[in-house]
Amino acid sequence: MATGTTRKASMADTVYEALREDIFELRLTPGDKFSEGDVGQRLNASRTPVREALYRLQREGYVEVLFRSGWQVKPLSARQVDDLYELRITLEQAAIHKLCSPTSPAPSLPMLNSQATPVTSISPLEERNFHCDLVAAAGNQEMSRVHSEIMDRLRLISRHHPADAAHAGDDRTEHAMILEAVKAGNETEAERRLISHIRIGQQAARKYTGNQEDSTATNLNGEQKSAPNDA
Amino acid sequence: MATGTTRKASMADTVYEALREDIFELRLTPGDKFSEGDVGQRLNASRTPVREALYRLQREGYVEVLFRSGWQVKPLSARQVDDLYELRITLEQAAIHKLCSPTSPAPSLPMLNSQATPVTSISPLEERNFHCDLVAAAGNQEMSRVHSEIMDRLRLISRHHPADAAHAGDDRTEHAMILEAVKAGNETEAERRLISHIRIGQQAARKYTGNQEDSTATNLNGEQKSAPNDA
DNA sequence: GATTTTCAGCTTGTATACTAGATAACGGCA
DNA sequence: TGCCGTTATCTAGTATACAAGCTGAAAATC
Repeated sequence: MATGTTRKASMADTVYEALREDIFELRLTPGDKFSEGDVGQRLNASRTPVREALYRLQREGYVEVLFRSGWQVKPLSARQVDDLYELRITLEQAAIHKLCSPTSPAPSLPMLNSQATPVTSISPLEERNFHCDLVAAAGNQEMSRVHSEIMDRLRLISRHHPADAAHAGDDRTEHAMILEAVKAGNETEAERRLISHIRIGQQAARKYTGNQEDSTATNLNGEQKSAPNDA
Repeated sequence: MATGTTRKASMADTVYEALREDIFELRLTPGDKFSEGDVGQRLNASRTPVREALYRLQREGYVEVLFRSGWQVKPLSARQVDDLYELRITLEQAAIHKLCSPTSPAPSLPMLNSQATPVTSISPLEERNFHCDLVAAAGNQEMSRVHSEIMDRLRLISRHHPADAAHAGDDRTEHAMILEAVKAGNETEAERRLISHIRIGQQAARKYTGNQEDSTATNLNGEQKSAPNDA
């Protein structure tokens, strides 16, 4: 029966996916403003599903609504990025801790062996999946859910600048080394390798977000919007 | 002005608060079903703000929508509760780690000294605030946000059964001891005390959730619910 | 020319009408 | 009596209409 789920992609889902992709593909960049009517007209949908999609994105932190003044893509402050990276490290560290714990019932490490791929450039998606799989393997669904959201948020950041090609080639190797330590049950070493691996990405992200440290986030359009960064 | 124009609680906000309180005050219990029309009629609101409120609650995990068959308060499985507790411990542990870290710029530990209160029964809200403040003091807003959501989820659990009065009186003492260790920079001891403190609540929660182990709705996203009885 | 006022055109927030689909009750048939 | 098909009703999903409010530019006044 294909497990039911007769979800024939509602209009709201379609709009959500489209907007999300617009944001991730940088067709909508932080600071861009738009109205519900615009989106509806562009995607041939009425305002109702558009609003639902926008509220979903709002809850996920991607857009914000300006009271009766339209919507805009929410910029990430450098502080937020650092906070997200720290939270991500915390979660992945906890995952490794679980995986290395002897009480753990030897959970499924399915993708661990499939890392013998050639050393070519790694895709952002593969990078994301590795870390998500790592956390998922630890078996805590709530942790996995939160972690996935964070990874998406951070992936968007790295989309805003070309990945540091100089280092990209080493990602698979680092992944493999992390897994090796995990499988060996060497928690300390695994954590060290993991943090080192993540910090590289964080440093790269910092280079591009460090200048919008002040509350008035400068967007690409050069527009100035009063950033009411409520502390 | 002051932080984004105090917009006077939109209808959607009102409905959201009302429904949330209904859930927290157990006027709506897991499994209860209702329709958008019901809520709108009861709260004198049209379906539009009701829907927005329901989608917010859905995203936070409190309710779920059955395709064209109404809404229902989402039950928490024992597995979820355990996962949430584990995630909570992870976050609070990380907070303590930050607070005890020497590189930390001696963050604000504002409420730490106000713990010289008499040893009476602690309220669930005070219990919640202590842990939220602890995480907030660590200075990571994203961590704080996630932690707060988890605390709300878990607080709902403890609302479903009377708190173990036998132990309630010790909470403040335990809090004080945790803070003492944190202030002394004794991370190991602080963590030990913290985990011990939290585990007590977890054990209490387990007694009441252990029987709904059945793995319905273990979907990651929680959006799609595959009907187990598709006949 | 500078400043203030007004107003038209946007925006989101809300209400309501309509549609498609799922559920359950009911009645006919074997 | 038990089963199956039909239908009636209720549901969320969607479209659209209306209301309230913000913005900015044009216009009028000083």
